[in-house]
Amino acid sequence: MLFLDLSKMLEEIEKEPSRLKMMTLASQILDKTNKKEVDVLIYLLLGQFGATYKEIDFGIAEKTIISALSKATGIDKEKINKELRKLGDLGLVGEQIISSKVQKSLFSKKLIVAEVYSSFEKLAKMGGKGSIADKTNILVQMINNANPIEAKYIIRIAQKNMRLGLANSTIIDSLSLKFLKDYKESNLEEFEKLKEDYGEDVERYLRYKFKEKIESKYNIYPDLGGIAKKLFEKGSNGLRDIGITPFVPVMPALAERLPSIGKIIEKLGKSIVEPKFDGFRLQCHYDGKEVKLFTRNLEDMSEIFPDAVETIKKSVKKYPIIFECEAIGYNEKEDKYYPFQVTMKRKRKYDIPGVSKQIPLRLVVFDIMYLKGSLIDKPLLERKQILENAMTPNKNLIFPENIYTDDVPRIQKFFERVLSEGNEGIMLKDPNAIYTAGARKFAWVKYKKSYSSRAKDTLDLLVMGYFSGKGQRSKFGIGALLVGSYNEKENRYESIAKLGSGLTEENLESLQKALSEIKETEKPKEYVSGINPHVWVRPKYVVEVLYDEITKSPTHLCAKDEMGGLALRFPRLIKIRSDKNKVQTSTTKEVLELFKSQ
DNA sequence: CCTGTCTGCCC
DNA sequence: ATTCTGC
DNA sequence: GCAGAATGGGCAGACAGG
Repeated sequence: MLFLDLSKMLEEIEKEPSRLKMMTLASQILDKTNKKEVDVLIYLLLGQFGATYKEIDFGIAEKTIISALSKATGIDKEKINKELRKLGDLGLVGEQIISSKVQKSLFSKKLIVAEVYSSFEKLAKMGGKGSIADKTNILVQMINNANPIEAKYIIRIAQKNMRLGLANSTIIDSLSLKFLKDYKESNLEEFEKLKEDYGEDVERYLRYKFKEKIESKYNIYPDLGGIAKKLFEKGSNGLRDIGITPFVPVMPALAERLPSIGKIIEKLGKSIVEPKFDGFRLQCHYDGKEVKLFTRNLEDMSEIFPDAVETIKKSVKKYPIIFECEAIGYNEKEDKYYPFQVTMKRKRKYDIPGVSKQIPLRLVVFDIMYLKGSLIDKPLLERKQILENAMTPNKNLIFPENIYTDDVPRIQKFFERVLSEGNEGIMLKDPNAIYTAGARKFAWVKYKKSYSSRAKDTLDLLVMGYFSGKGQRSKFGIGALLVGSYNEKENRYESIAKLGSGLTEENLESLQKALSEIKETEKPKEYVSGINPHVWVRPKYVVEVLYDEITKSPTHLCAKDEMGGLALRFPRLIKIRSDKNKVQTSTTKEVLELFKSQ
């Protein structure tokens, strides 16, 4: 397939707001391809390189692409940056620059989809001294051979962000549409029966069923390219032999959230309540010999946690097995878990033995998906039982404490105790629910302090400046704010977070109006900040900000004299406080006190 | 050899 | 991670 | 409610460049 043809079809998808129509358009792309290149095509649609669980990374992103674009077009980087701030998408910037350039060279060759893909594969493999320059050159070459539309998508592929408005689920939809006929023929009996019940809607219903089928396969074999290939090779029968397999990770089940324990119990009824630990989620595979560990995003971490591997070999008695745990740094002397920032240090390539000793991991094992066969369709209670019979707990591997109840005050007490022990919150789980691989369902609901309207902490922070936005936000010229606290002693404002979550279009619009009036060309003298926003503004507006935690920061300078810098974990906007003025900004002293009281 | 910038991936 | 938006 | 796309802090590692 010519890359130009693909690009034109991608543009159609991009313009289309209705997901149903996107599905149809995507299935039309599938009609134009074959079993040899369909996997590559699917990966490109997803802006992903290879199966979800063994994706390749490029080692280049925005800055390097800007260099490449500059080198390819002769336009200096500052100009490109300016355009980026205006358009909010490097792909669009590339498209615009290429189209305004004089005629494309007559000798430029036509880009082929498979070749574009393999160029990126080649680029990904490069490393070592001079490799950034080499990678840049590959990009330059592709851009030089590209039409404006092609350039747009090459740049977006390089960024692994296609901005098509279509992703996994819609692609699965399009596969189900394409192979519907095939599925119908191999399920003829079922089809006839359904016809009686559904009449005209039978096609749509059948497609839905087929979609569910593909989705359920994807959730235990997270490789859409591979699945598409099987469909192209063997039709709907191609999925038959896909089953849950040790060493192929399962898409992790995700938790929903609700704002109060009462609401959760209303929804779930009597629940299993466990602490929510603040570490890495690890999916563990073991066949009696080898152990593999996958993160929440299915990254292979087996080499990184040798102590966890040993723990599993020592403790797990039954296999082949796939189970799930939270891995947290554990302070043996004080019998306490380390905060997340400390556990994070374990995610490393060098000095693994040294840091393992310093920050040993404890595995808190909470679920099981496989033991000599799939368990994901078994109810949680049953899974828990199987799990507890499969391994022997010890100081490095435990089962979480839990209560089984619908007594809200009792859960509240549990929650408070668990928080005081340094945990993030609690998980409430429906005892009868299956393991909802790949889905955020009300089988599990998480509850943290910051979700509660009563107990949450907020700060009133000063807007010090703002950053231009990407995509949808570029039309407002604002993607995030730089916010800070007021230091009374020094009479200055100290940055504490960037704030980009929680901004509605309405917020953005009013901020745009308000902030454009108070722009400053230089950083105001009374500001202290480790990072520079695209635009500084005079001290005037205050916003109410919710967060989960105050952390010691290497980038923000709140309380820099006392603590070397503090920042907010998971900051989000609650409200623009048009009723407050800069005098009412939360002070650094208050922040310090909140930090110490955590 | 040191430092700053960029990137990817944890949450 | 959290949150908003269009369907 | 789903699916997709905005956005956060902060850690380690790879490179570039002085």
